[in-house]
Amino acid sequence: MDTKILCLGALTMGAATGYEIRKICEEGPFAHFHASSFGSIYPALNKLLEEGLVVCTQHAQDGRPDKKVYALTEAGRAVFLEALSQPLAPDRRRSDYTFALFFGHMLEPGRVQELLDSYLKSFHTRAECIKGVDPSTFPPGQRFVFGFGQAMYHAAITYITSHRHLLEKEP
Amino acid sequence: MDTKILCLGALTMGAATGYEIRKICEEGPFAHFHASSFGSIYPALNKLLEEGLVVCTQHAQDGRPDKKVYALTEAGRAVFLEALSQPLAPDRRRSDYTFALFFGHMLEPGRVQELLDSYLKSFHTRAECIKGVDPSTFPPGQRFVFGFGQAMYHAAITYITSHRHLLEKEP
DNA sequence: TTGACTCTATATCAGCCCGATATATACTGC
DNA sequence: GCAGTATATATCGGGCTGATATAGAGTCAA
Repeated sequence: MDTKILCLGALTMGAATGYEIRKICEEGPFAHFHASSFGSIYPALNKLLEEGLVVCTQHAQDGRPDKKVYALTEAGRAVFLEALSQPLAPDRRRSDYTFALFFGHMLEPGRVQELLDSYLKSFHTRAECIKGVDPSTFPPGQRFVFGFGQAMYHAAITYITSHRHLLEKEP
Repeated sequence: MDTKILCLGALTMGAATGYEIRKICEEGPFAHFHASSFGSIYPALNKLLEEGLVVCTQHAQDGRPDKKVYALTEAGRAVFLEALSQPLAPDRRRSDYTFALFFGHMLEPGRVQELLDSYLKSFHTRAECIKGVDPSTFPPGQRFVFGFGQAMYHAAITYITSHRHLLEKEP
């Protein structure tokens, strides 16, 4: 799933600008399982345009760059569905926090506590972020995925809270 | 945490070849939170050697390339600890499965089932993989991290099993 | 009111990473 | 005897990340 497919997916939910797609990827739903930023989104949209998988209508704005609103074409929708029917790559996770905690015995106790606290906080923030959306209007796939995210964040919070003593020595 | 720091971390557990470090990253403990492959490990080791953060002893072998065993220097250990005391990047997850399920309503029912089944299977496989190690001899950080991985995999399995009906229509 | 900050909106670029590919031999199982 | 796997190295193209650049409008506290 490269950024092109990601953009096509975002556009199945309605026409959008590159800026809006980035918001979906960095703060919106995709942030939880497929983050992506400007550096890959804009080039991807240009390639999709060349390939005829999206169309672009420019809206002039005063004092700002033209707003370029992208929309899916029939060919684009077909390519997207085709991609979803191909074999998928396994999940990948990159966690510097887990990496650092793995070497917990080499760190100062204060640092370990700091890491655990801010790691917990990051999961709380993400869980809050999902809680804020009302799922009742969403298609089942999206409901399933939001619930999945929340279940994972809660599991992380529960585990860390109940096992952090393994890493923290009592004074 | 780039691949260089990853390699230094692997080498704190003892001297190793690039091949062995790759095994730690792709099949061993790091696979669960910081996968990395040949393409980044070998260049990283060369850079570390240039910078004097590791040393390398070559062992001739018949019929195979020389085995290059890398070991941490004092400077390397210092750089590693320094990296762990810096602010850490937030966790990143990349899940094509979750992405595809997000669009579940656009897929054929058979495909959705297929995705759910193989997604479940992937979590079972990973959980098995952790279960196979005996944690009693490990430092607390490693025990914590293994337990964390297992908790997350179990949470995923539990959620998918109990919520897959949201995506599957009864025939 | 002024300065700092954030938001909308575009785009590029260096450096890093991923997956595939190449090379060579030995062992293991059918 | 042959296919597949394991050991062991390394490179390379294409893709991605995070930083940087540009520019005006709105927001908010000192």
